[in-house]
Amino acid sequence: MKKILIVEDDKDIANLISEALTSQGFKTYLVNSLAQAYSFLIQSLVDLVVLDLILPDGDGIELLKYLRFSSKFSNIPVVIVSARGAELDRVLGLELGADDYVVKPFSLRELVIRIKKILKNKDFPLSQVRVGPLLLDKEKKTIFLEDNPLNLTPTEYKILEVFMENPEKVFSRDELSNHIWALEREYYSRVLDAYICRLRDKLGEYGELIETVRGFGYRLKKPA
Amino acid sequence: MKKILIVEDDKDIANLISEALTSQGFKTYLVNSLAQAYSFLIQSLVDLVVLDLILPDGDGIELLKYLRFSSKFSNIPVVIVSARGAELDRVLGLELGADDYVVKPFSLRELVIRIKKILKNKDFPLSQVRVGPLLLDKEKKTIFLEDNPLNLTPTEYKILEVFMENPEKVFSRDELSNHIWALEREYYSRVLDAYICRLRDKLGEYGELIETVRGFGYRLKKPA
DNA sequence: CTCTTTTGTTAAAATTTTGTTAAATTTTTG
DNA sequence: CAAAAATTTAACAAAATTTTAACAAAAGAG
Repeated sequence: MKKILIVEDDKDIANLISEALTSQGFKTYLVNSLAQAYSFLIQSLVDLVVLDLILPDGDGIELLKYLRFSSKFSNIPVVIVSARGAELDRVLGLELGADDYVVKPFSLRELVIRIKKILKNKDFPLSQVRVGPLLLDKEKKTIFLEDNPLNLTPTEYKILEVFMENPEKVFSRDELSNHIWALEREYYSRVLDAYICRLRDKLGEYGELIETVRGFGYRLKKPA
Repeated sequence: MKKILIVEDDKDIANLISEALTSQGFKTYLVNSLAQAYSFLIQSLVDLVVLDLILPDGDGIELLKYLRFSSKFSNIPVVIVSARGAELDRVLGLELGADDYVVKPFSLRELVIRIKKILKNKDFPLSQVRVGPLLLDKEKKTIFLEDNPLNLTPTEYKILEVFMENPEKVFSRDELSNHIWALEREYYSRVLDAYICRLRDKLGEYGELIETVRGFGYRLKKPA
């Protein structure tokens, strides 16, 4: 069940939103200030945040910024719900990475539709992804290279999976590590480099599909 | 390059949208009726449709339905742009599978952001900056010169990035150094000059885009 | 024009980053 | 529990980048 955090200081509005979402099968959590939002997020991962901009202890935009610049939370979708409908606000919110911006008064039904749409895009359960000669089959937990299954260890598989879901994107070692191990290492480790080396090996003549971007990290090239 | 079909009978609005999108690197096609839209879509696949609802030969919703129920076109994103802002219309549009619904009058900037956001879900690089013949793609950590990727070292990349984010601005060597190395050097170094030299080299005929402001520092010219 | 200062240019030294591999350690499996 | 597999470490090699430093060229002042 998808978890949604509602950050809204107006009790009535918060309850309305909450009911609308609950009736659609979401689990909701209500907080009414920035401070509460921060502490809630730290201890519990949610799937989406509904964010009011005008809060008793500050501007909701701050929370949006915080989420976007955090490596851990940067991909939690945020829907802004605000009485501030000025173009400047909308543009600012969207540019900072809000996934949608709904101006009050809005219809609950519309809000729910928009939220569903966003979450649907998120976990597009497309079970097969193709990148050049590689084919990722999530059902089978197998990656094929020109129709031959690669013999990968679990971690090797995860790394290549992340790459294939984001072809062309450059991952820093940290970013990649966070995806693979879900925890930050406090010390400097070269495990990842070792894996990249072995992956290239297993990709044989296609080894150079994994490109090192010196000073930044690695990426999976998508052949033209 | 992403192709966008604009279905809009008001010439002025159509042109405005078209310009805004073109300036951001999209290729646009304009049609002013449902009939034209159908025939265009059949012969040419586009990446997204901007759809006005009120058209001379019918309701844009019909086109949306057609696209959604067609197996071939069902995953082309549709953004509705309409003067009909009533909740009923919005909900109907979104429920039929429109990816966004923008009510007139709207800001072009907002429309462009929303469109980019939708296409990004389909793996479109959102973070792009264009200055003259240069294109900075942060996602790919690559700078293109007339569509050819430049082969830059990390520091060269950073310098050009700072320039591209502040075209025309004159940077003193100190200021630039602080941006690049984040620390002040206590002794006088000419590293930066060496980098500028190599950057100009790599920019080839466009080398003089990086201009020396004698006695002050450097800047990146933005051609008219 | 001549001198002085600033900037351009370049090769080589110094440093940093990445590749590679084997062995040590940990985890999983039978 | 033992064997196998997988992960991690650590060390050295290779490659690329950064920095220095020296000289050349250009610009400005008088």
